[in-house]
Parts: sequence; C-alpha cells; structure tokens
Amino acid sequence: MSATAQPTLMVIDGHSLAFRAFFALPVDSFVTADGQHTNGIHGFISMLINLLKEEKPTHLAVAFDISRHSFRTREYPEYKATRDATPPEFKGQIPLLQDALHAMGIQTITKEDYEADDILATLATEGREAGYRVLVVSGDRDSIQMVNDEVTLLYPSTQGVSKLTRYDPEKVFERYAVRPEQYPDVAALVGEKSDNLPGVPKVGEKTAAKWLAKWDSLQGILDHEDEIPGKVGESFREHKGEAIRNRKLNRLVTDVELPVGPKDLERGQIDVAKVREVFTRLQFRTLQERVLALAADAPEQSGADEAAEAAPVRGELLDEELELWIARAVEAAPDGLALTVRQSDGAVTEIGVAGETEATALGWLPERADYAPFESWLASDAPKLLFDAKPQVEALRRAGLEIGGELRDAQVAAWLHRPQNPPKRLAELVQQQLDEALPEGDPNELVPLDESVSYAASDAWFTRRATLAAIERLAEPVRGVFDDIETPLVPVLARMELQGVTIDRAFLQGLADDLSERIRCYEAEAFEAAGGEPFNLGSPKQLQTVLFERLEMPKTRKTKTGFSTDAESLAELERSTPHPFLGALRRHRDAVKLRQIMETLLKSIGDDSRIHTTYVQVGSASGRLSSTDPNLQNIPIRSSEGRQIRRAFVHGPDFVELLTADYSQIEMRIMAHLSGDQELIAAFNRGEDLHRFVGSRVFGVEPADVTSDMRSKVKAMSYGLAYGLSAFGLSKQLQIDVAEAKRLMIEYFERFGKVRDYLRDVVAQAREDGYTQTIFGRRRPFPDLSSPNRIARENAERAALNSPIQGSAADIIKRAMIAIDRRIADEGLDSRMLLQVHDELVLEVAAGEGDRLEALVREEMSGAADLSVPLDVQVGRGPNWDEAGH
DNA sequence: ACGTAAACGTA
DNA sequence: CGTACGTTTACGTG
Repeated sequence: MSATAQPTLMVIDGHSLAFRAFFALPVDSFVTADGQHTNGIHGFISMLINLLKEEKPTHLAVAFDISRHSFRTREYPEYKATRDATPPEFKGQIPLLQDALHAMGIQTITKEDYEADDILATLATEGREAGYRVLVVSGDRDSIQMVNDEVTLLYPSTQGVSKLTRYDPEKVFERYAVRPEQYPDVAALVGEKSDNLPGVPKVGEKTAAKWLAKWDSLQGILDHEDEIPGKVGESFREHKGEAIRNRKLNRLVTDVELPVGPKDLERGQIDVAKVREVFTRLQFRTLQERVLALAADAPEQSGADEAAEAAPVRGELLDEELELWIARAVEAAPDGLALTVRQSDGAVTEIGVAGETEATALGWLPERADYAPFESWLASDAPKLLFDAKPQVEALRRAGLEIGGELRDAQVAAWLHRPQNPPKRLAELVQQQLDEALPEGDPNELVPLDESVSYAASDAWFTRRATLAAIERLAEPVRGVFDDIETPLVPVLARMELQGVTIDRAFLQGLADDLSERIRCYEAEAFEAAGGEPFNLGSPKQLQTVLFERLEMPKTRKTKTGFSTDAESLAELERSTPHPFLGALRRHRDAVKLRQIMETLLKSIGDDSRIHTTYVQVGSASGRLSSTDPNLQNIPIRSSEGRQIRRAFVHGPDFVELLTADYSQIEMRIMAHLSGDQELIAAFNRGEDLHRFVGSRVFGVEPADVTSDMRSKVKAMSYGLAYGLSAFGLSKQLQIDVAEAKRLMIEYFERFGKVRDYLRDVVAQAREDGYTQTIFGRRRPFPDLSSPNRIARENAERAALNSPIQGSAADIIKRAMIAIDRRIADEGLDSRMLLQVHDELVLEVAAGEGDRLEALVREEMSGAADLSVPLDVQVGRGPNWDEAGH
C-alpha cells in the first residue's frame, strides 16, 4: 500500500447505507442461528471492505443517527413524518454493525439532536480546511451540497449498495445541471417526498435548474419572483413558503460540536480477537476472512463467497485400504461421518463419505465385495450425518444395505432453527451455516467433463461441516427436540414410506367410473338449467359470466379477479336466489372433486399395489409432518360419499386388518394443560363429554340439559379459540349475529378464565422472546409480532397463539410413533405402522397380533406425554380404513 | 414452460 | 375477520 501524499478522510453515513443494504439483500438469506437478521450488516461491511481497498483512506469514521428525531423534527414536526416504521428485521442490526466496526478499529460518531449528515458535513468542512482529500459516503441526496474540488461524494446507485457513483462538481453538474452548492435550492423547489416535504407544484428538476442558471440561488429567484411568467410563476409565488421551509431544513450544519476532529480519525488497528468474536457471532465466515486479510495487508483469498475451498478428496478406496480409512475417520470423528448417497431412478450409483480430514467416494455396483468395510460401518451404530436423509436411507435399503446408528439430518436441524423456510438444497445450507459456496457441477452439463471430481465426496465433506455447525447452534431445548424426537423419527418415517399402504385398485376404479357417469348427468342438468349453452363448469371465470350476467344472480363477495364462486358463496346464493342451476353445479363440483382425488390416488399406485407417500419432515412451521406425492393426510372423511374412498385403503396380503388409533381432542387437552384451568382439567380427568360439560358452564344449565345446538356452538368455539377466532368469525361460522357470538365468548372466558389468560400470555411472551415454544422445547420465531403492519401483526398473533398447541400435539404423536416403532421391533412383531394423519396413526396388523398391537399402541400413544390431563386414545380395527375408523 | 389464483380436501 | 398443510384446474405470462 503506497502512502498517498495527501491524507484522505472518509466519512460514512452508517444508517443510510446499512438501510440501503438491507433492502438490496434478501432478508431471509442472512439470519443467524438465533434469528437475528444480518443482511444490512453484511452488505455494509462488504461495501466497506471494497472501499478500504480501493480508496485507501488514511482517516475514517462512520456516523449514525441517534434517533429519528433531531432539531429538524422539533422545528418542523411534519419532517420525515410519513416515513414507514423501521422494518422489524432491520431492528438490532445497527448496534451489531457498530460492534463490528469497533472490532475493525473504526470509530463511530453520533450526536444528540443532529442527523448523521450534519456530522458528515462538519467533518468534511473541517477536513477540507485541514488539507485532506475528503470522501463522503452517503445515501442521502442532501449530501450533494458538500461536494467541491476537495470533497467527493460516493452515492449508491439505484441498483444496490455495491455500486457507488462518484460525484465531483462536474458529475453533479452533468446530472442536475447546477453547481453542488445550488443543489439544496433544487431540492427545496422540487420537494422531497421521502422526507414529507412537498415542493412547488409544477416545478421539476429541469425548471429549477433553469431558474438557478438565471438567478443563481433560491434567494435570487425570490428577488425576481415577479418576473416568472405563466402558471409556473403563479405556482411559485403561491408556494414559495414551502420552498423556503425546505431550504431551511435541507441545509446541513457544518459546525456541529464533535468530540473528535479529522486528525483523531486515523484508522485504528484491527482487533483480531474481537473481529473473530463479533464476526463469528454474526456468522460471517467469508467476511471475517476478508477483514482479517485486510488487516494482514495480505492479498485476499479469492472470494470465498464465489467458491469455497475445495474438499480434500481421497481417490476410491477398496478392501483393507477402505477399512483402515474408515477406522481412522471414525476414530477422529466421534460425532459421526457424513454420507451422501447419489441415485439414479431410485438405484444407488455413488456414495460419498466424509470425516474430519478427508472425504472419499465409492462408485456403487451391486454385488461388489470390496466395499464390505463400508457396509459394516453403515450397519454399525455409529452416527451418520446427512442432508435430507430419508430418500438416501430408502435408496440404501432398496439396495439391500442396512443402515444403523443415529441419522442426524442437517436439513432437519436447520429447519428447527428456521421452521418457516428450511434449506431445500445442500448449497443453501452450506451458504447459511458456513457462509461458503458449495462447489457444484455445471447443471447444464449433462455428462461431466472432468470425471475425477467426485461431487458425492465433496457434498459429503460440506454436509459434515454444515451439519455439525447447524446442530451446534441449536438452542438447548431445541437440541433436545432434535436429539430425542426428530432424529429417531427419521428411520421410522423411512420405514413407513417404504412400506406403503395397499389400495384396492379395482374398487377405487369402480368408484371413479360411477362418478364419471354421474358427472355427465350433473353437467347436462347444469347446462340445461343455465340456458342450454355448454361451457366449462370448472372455470370460475366462465362461471361468473353465467351466474352474474346470464342468470343475473346477486353479486357475491369479491376476489382478486372478480366475484367468488366458492361453496360458501354458492350456498348463500341458493338461500337468496334458488335456481336449479345451483344445485346441479354443487353436485357437479362435489363429484368432480372426489373423482379428482380418486384419479390422483389411482395414478400413484405402485407395482406392489401400494401407495408410498412421502412425509416431509420439514414441511411445516409448526412441527407437523406434511405428506406429498400423494398427500394421504387429506383423504375425505366428512361426507359419506367421500368416505367411500377410505374403503379402498386395505390391508396387504400378508396382513389381516388395519388398525387406526387417534387422539381425541388432543389440542383441547393441551390447552387445558398449558393454561392450568382447573375446571377444564378436572372435566378431562373425569372423562366427561367435554363439549357437553363446557356447554353446561357457558349456558348455565345441567350437563344433561345441554341441547345439541348448544353443544355444537360450544364445540366450534372451543376449537376456534386455539386458532385465534374472533367474534366476527364465530358469528359467521355459527350463522348467528356478532353480538350473540360475543356474548358466547365472554361467557366462555368468564367460566374458563385461565384459558383466556393463557392465550393472552402466549402472545405477550412471544412478542418478548421473538418465538413461541412447545411443551418439548420446539421453537417457532414470530418476527411479525412487532410489525407496524396491522394485518401482518394480527396474522402473526393468531399463528403464535396456535403454534404451541399445534406444535405440542405434533411433538406428542411423533414421540408415540418412535415408541411404537421401537416396541414393534423389540417385541419382534410383523405388524407395521403405515400412515400418520396429525392426530391419527394407521397400522397394518399381522395375523395373531391384533390385540397385542392394540394394547401396545394405546399404551405408547397415551404415555407419549405426561400432562395434567389424560391422553385419550380411540382405537378401531377393520378390513379397510373406513371400517377401522369409528 | 412456469407461476399464481381459486377452489377444496384433511387435522 | 381461524391455524397448519397439498393438489388440481384455469389462466395468465414467457
């Protein structure tokens, strides 16, 4: 670094640049393990490093606003009054950024009652007078007035924060056609929307520049205001007050009293230890290296953001060599080796393995004996680290390979951190956990040119490091969920998926064929009723034309694209404007929906006559599983028509029946437990009909006198409460007026006050902590609880209300599944667990095992949690899912 | 070819 | 203006 003859002072507006970076970088890509957003900090530091390298300032300071208030807001309350509140994700980034800057030996300056730009203007003025070359870095247009021959402004382009435009006097003139010191006059005339400062109507930059060219300054224009012709002239004379006010406000103060002057701002030493500490906390691995490289005055490592250091890959090993390699690797890595299984059409093709110091890969061919050491390690109870373990484990099982030991899944660990959006690919996890870019093959290259690069080995290498990092960062109770619930669940789910459920194809096909026939009838009926013209009944758009134009029905509620034709709206129409078309349409809709479900199921039946769904372990933010390809968690049950579909779910040839077991009212029980409401707890312990009991309290009658109408109202309310139901929502659901719904709710909370207190406290606690927690320690962040956006905030409140309840129920059934799976194995039973539908399990019963299995399932499900209320389990058995249900 | 909106199935 | 999901169809955009 060559010393420049003239010292260079760089002054930066910290707030405005961090804010720009915040909006330039995706919020979700920069979050620490504990949920702190860091995108603004990342962008700022990254930009700063580039500036230090390119501009080599000898003196440096970063100025921050202390608050949104300054002498300007005191004098003119409307100044900046329309600014949106700071986004919650930005909150907390500024203090952390200041920590990072201090660690880098960079001074930060604030001044009560002044904005950062005033500090910059003061330092720029003092610096210039003291003979410095001055660089001002700011995202505020008012900074343009500081520019002169010695002071250059670096202003972020509209693109992002990485590109800065240099404004010297020539550049300012080129852009605005005025001299820098005239710029505030332009701004005063034109106005500044973001500061809530309207200007003179009809005056834009062009007009302002023209006037200033003629009369030099706002004062000059005022002196000649009568000479300005036309409408613009009138406008100016009418609104000159605004311009004068704006000009007062945008004048930067150049003599703020500061504790430091330019000479005190010589760049300090980087505190290496502190940089390590702060940057590690922020999980900025690459930036940390870049900063430390800067300190060592060494050339930077070639941008780790673009490509991480390649994995140390060992060539293919066989027999004794492999045995030795694995033995050493296991020895050095008690927390597990990583595994990556590559497959093609469901068959294993290559397996990568990674330890502490090296990774290797095995090209997989069935029947090869030289991989025996690998197979025995695989079957051993040594822990295995994987990203998205389940499909890989299933491929290994299909290849006849046994896999033992804990299956620690990095995707699951990362999901426990951020259950809203888990990493979908390994590359995302690596970026998130290690701040490195995963080396990847060119996706456009069908056949890799360089066969020597094994991405299986490389992926395993990065999987290992990222998995350990993700697990390490789990907060203590969440770590418990990972170790005791999610990790043991992985092989259980894999078994369920591999097992699949048998479908009576002929029966299902028969149902579908019957429906098709009926659909044709309904369709003809509908066209007839609508005037004979055929159209697409499945098109909401065409339907709207028919309903609201041809048949001139009253308009329903609005949707984004027109008027709703959903079931509820059509039901209202049937009440208000009966018409044969509506009935035909409803029957058609119902039948088409059912047939669609049947067709989807038929298409997914495998050669083994079974459907193998995929359970997505990271599929929900609450902790539930989700089911895809096909979704077996939304098979109809409410209508008798729909329930027929469940008759197609049968036991396989080696089994004798299906067994279903479900928790009754588990969410209500969890609410009773969490709230500690003694009356509710006692009712559950007495084994009463809950809704009847609650109904008797709410309506003040004996339980025996609770009518079915009272019971159903109370039932709807009880369930609704756990979802954050409002009086309005309840009134709509029960078809009663809002006042009555409100009365019901008040009465309910009168009787069960602890429930109300609990629901209120959940949200309050979540707002404080930033997350909710289940009974077993699963957490879900809720940043929007402090959102200034009312809609977003209220949505977050309802979700927060529900999440400990829904999440605890998910924890409980997962624990039961693990226990049942273990018992089945320990007791050597041949029966199998097949399906999970949130509060229900479906098992396939082997001959002679029915009673024993039923007892075991009851025991493990009701014993899955120790609550202050019993966990009641309903069990049924039968030849198919419908008859096994009750 | 892909994404979004509307609709609707489950707990 | 009730939480959590997944799938299909229509229809718009490339």
